[in-house]
Amino acid sequence: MEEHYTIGALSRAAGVNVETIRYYEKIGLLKTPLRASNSYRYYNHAAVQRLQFIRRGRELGFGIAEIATLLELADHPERPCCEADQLAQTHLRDVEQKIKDLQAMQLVLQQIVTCQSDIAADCKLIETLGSH
Amino acid sequence: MEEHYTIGALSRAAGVNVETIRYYEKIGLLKTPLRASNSYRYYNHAAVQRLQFIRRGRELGFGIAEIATLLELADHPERPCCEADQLAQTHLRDVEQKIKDLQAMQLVLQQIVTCQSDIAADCKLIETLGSH
DNA sequence: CTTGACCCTGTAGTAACTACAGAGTTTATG
DNA sequence: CATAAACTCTGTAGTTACTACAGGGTCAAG
Repeated sequence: MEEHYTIGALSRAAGVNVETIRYYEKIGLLKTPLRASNSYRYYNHAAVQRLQFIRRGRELGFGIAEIATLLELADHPERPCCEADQLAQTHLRDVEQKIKDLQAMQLVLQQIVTCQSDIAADCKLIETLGSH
Repeated sequence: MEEHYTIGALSRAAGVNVETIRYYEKIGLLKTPLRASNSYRYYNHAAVQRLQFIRRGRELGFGIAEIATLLELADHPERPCCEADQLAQTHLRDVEQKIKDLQAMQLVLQQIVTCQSDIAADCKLIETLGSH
């Protein structure tokens, strides 16, 4: 059970690339790992889980600061989770707003893309952007 | 009709902030304007239109490089606009992909947000991120 | 013993701005 | 007319979350 990982093994296990792991360490999202005599980083299974937690958070669109808060909470299961709820709700609203913004773009772009003209003079896209 | 604008007036007229205008000039998206004797930039109405074109492009989610291409085309109405069509189509696909990604996040977040527990130990968000 | 696959640190680049600092200029007000 | 607010200038650094080297050291296989 006493598995340990080099940074490359951790990378594969958690699905996060090596440079990113070092970056997370630098910004304090991952605590500094043990070092072997050759100064290589060595990680344990807990690090894999922590990194997977981070990756899943990122996949849901949470920012680094938000994930740091969530990790803190995960480390202290006795604390109230209203902060996590708050984060999730705010983030959901952000996501929904982004979807709306993108759908508005989509609508305009769909109208433009039907353009069949040959020259820029009557290209719908150019016309749309240049209209007063 | 011979209106001229300081950078602040241009900013208000086009809805793009002053720092951004100077930034666009630096990266070559706007050509260097005339200068008054006090070294203040002075713009004409064409600059307003050009900047509005850029703003609309950005609002549709186009990148700076893409907008540079579109401006080139707008300046040469005799050229074929297949490049603009191509840009619009590619960009539309990107937007649609982003919408899909965000909708996937939305779905997961909506399930999480229904969480009614009091402590982090059984918070759905933390649980979701930490599940093996 | 050498080749290739790792690992290290540190710096710079990405996108598209935004935010100063520190200075000069112009305009409005008393 | 003085002065203060509002504007302009240049130049640099910060933002987000990484990614991409450069220039080295280390380790395992053949």
